Amino acid sequence: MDSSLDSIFSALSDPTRRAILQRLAHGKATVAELADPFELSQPAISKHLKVLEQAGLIRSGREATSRPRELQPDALKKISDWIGDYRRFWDQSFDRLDGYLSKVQGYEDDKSED
Amino acid sequence: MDSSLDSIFSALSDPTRRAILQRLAHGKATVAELADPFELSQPAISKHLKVLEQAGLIRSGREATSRPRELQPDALKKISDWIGDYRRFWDQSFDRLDGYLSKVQGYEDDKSED
DNA sequence: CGGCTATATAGCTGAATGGTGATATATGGA
DNA sequence: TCCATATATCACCATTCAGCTATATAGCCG
Repeated sequence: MDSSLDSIFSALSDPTRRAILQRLAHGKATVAELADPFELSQPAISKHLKVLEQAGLIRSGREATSRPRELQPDALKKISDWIGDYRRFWDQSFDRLDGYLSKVQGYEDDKSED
Repeated sequence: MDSSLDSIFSALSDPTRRAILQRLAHGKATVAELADPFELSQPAISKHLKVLEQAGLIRSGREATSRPRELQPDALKKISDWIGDYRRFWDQSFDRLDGYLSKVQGYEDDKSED
């Protein structure tokens, strides 16, 4: 498991993987259920799930012979927090520049990831 | 210019590019200024900037012989909105599941990107 | 136990990515 | 006009990635 900003953003850059997350927003699902909407092979889906899991976006359980997946919100929260630092650039309620520069010190800030 | 969720997330998956964005959060900067903190070649930085620009995360101007870059918040807002759909999974104030399923209809939702 | 079902892993391939040094282009100033 | 400076582009290489088919593993059920 990595769960760095690198791997989270990378995992989210694929539309198949985002679609899988959207499906999981409805609740737990088996690999077969997750694969169903796509014209991809089963191993391709398993690979996507592995990427999502290693990024910390989902986790897998065990139920008889199936291994249902479910959302794990921590990773999404993490990038949400990252984006939060930039919210002032588009959000009116964050539009006061004053006092902002004291919070963001430089490009080194980004290194504070796990 | 692409500016799809694919290209935005993909652009953000590189730590050098996120560091560049962080630097640009302080304000406009030239390519030389952006390249300075890194041990990468100038062409490498230009390539990163191209990726960021094609994702719609930054834009370039012209000032004498330099081409200063600046943040373009639209793309960040776009993924912030995307993440917003999942906020209920970690945010207490969004913890009421009721009425949520009427908003998220399925994986096809994700196709509503430009 | 033996086989069926669900899923994972292995090994391969082609395309994309990130880096390099060399070179091209554009603009302001002497 | 010609040069210096700033930046972009070219051609190349190594690595990563997304897909495939074939095969292996794990757990339930007869």
